[in-house]
Amino acid sequence: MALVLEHGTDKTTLAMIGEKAGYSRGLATYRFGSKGGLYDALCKSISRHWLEYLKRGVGDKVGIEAMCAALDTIYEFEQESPQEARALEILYCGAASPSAEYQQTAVGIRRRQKSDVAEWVRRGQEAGQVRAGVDPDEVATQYVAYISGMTYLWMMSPDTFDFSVSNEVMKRHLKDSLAAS
Amino acid sequence: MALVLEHGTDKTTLAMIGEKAGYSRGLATYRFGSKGGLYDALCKSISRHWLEYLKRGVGDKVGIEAMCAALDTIYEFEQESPQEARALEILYCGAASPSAEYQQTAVGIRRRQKSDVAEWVRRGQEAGQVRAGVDPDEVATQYVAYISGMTYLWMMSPDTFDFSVSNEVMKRHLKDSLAAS
DNA sequence: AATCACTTGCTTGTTGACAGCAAGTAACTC
DNA sequence: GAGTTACTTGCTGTCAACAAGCAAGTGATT
Repeated sequence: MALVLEHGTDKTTLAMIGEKAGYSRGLATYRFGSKGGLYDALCKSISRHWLEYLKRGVGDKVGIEAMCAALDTIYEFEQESPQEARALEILYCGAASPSAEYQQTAVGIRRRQKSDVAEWVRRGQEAGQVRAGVDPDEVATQYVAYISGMTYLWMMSPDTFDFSVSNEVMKRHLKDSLAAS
Repeated sequence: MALVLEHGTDKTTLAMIGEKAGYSRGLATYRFGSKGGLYDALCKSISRHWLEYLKRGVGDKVGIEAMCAALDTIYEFEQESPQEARALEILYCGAASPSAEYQQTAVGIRRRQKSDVAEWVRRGQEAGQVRAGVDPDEVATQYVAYISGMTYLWMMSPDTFDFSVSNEVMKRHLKDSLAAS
């Protein structure tokens, strides 16, 4: 992860990884089969940690509350584990390449995020907290798109992008557009 | 562009590029200095074309109308020039890597997008079309984040992502949240 | 009109770095 | 003591980058 943060996925070599870990140049290849395999494993590992984090942050909230809590949790994760957050973002971006071996992993994670959000909205509707008229899948798509874009922009230029302000705006927005009257 | 679409930036070789163009393996390096230099040039070239397209689509509209027209134009561009749209997206993602030589190019384009949108909002406010209370920069940030995320998701899984539906939802959203009462 | 100095546009030879594979080795396990 | 596990080392093909070339101009000079 440290090497990916410093050099990016392409300029990091398997030899550097093995030696940084205190082993030989061949270890990484031996363990993960290929460079892509290693990044796939790293992507899954960080995602797992992130999902635990998210679970704890959202708890058993539903609807708007869950969506707002998730935004707060993203911010916290980024504050407390900036290296993981940033590395995960770099990996997601790398997954855009047609040759990326962990493309399906990244796609799967996004798909799961989307279905989780849709479920929050549905539960929110059942609880009478979210307007009955909205389409959970549409909301989920917009929400996930916003999060993807926001984390991407933050990674590209952390200094010109205020995560917390952006999140507050979004939370206000969610309440305005989704709350049952 | 064709090679990037097929193999991604990393698995495309400079030799393949030169030979596909009907020249020698050394031409691409000779012309662009390095692989990164070539991708920088490609990124700028496609961006230029996209900006012409956008200019024509938005015309002299301002405020909400300009923002909705831009969404429509993105969709049109993607329909009419899917190769360019997709290649640009791959390049933007590649720019996330700390080692990418065209990182600044990509950051600059996003920054410009954001300031353009903020300007649309300000003009919309002057024209009394957009509520005076909203902060143009906040709106622009949310809007650009949404677009970045949406194009990313579309690229990752074009089949499970309905661009046009998503755009209609967003346009409705923009009107609801920004229109002067 | 012939020569010479220099540029442009492209090719080819070469080097060092890298991913991935295969054959090893050494310690540990049953 | 036979096999397994965990790791290393040697090797090969591929690649980016560089440097040296070369052929076809261009333009000034005599």
